[in-house]
Amino acid sequence: MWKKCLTLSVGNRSFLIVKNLFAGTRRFGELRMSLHGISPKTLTACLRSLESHGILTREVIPTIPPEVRYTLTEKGMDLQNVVNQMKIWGEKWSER
Amino acid sequence: MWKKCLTLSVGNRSFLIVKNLFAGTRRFGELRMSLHGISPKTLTACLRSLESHGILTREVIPTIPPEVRYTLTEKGMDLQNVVNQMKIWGEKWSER
DNA sequence: CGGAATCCCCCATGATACTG
DNA sequence: CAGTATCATGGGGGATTCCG
Repeated sequence: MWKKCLTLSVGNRSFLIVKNLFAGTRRFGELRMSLHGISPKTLTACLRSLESHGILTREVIPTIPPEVRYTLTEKGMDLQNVVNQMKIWGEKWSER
Repeated sequence: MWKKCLTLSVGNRSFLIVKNLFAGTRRFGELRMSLHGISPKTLTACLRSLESHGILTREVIPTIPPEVRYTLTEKGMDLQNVVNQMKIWGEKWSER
């Protein structure tokens, strides 16, 4: 059921994370900045949830200091249609 | 900002309510049944929120017993594009 | 019938500090 | 840098009862 696509979110921040990843791979800290002060705990929870749903992949580069890259999967990239429609709707109806 | 379209929700049940209203006007009790046991308090909160965002209208018919009709506005109907994309995405990627 | 009122629980989220 | 650990909290949501 399509309803499942709603349950993927740990809050609706997940959409914001996905939106940020459309532009390409991002690191933990970069995402944290983009979400204006989300706590690391919450960000981790969101990312883990998205990963478990196959929306994105988590790649650990074992360097010092460590580097972790988050990248959308094909399934995640496919969410662009959904997000685009949200964007269109928002632009059309905001400020009316 | 398109981000506003995310804040309209009191939980993501709002999407389910909107989905139900695409088919036409619904009464309070009908919506309550469709959302499989949502508490009246929560349903009311969702509906009030959607109403305040101009997604739907609330029409009270002063009969006994009372009848209240919820109908999508043009703005609300426009959400079909968003929901359709969610549906498409969900059907494409569920069970994979 | 369509809520409003009340009580209560639980979890998502924040803030902060610490670690490999 | 990328988390984990811990503590605290607010409000989303349920269950129930009452009312016009």
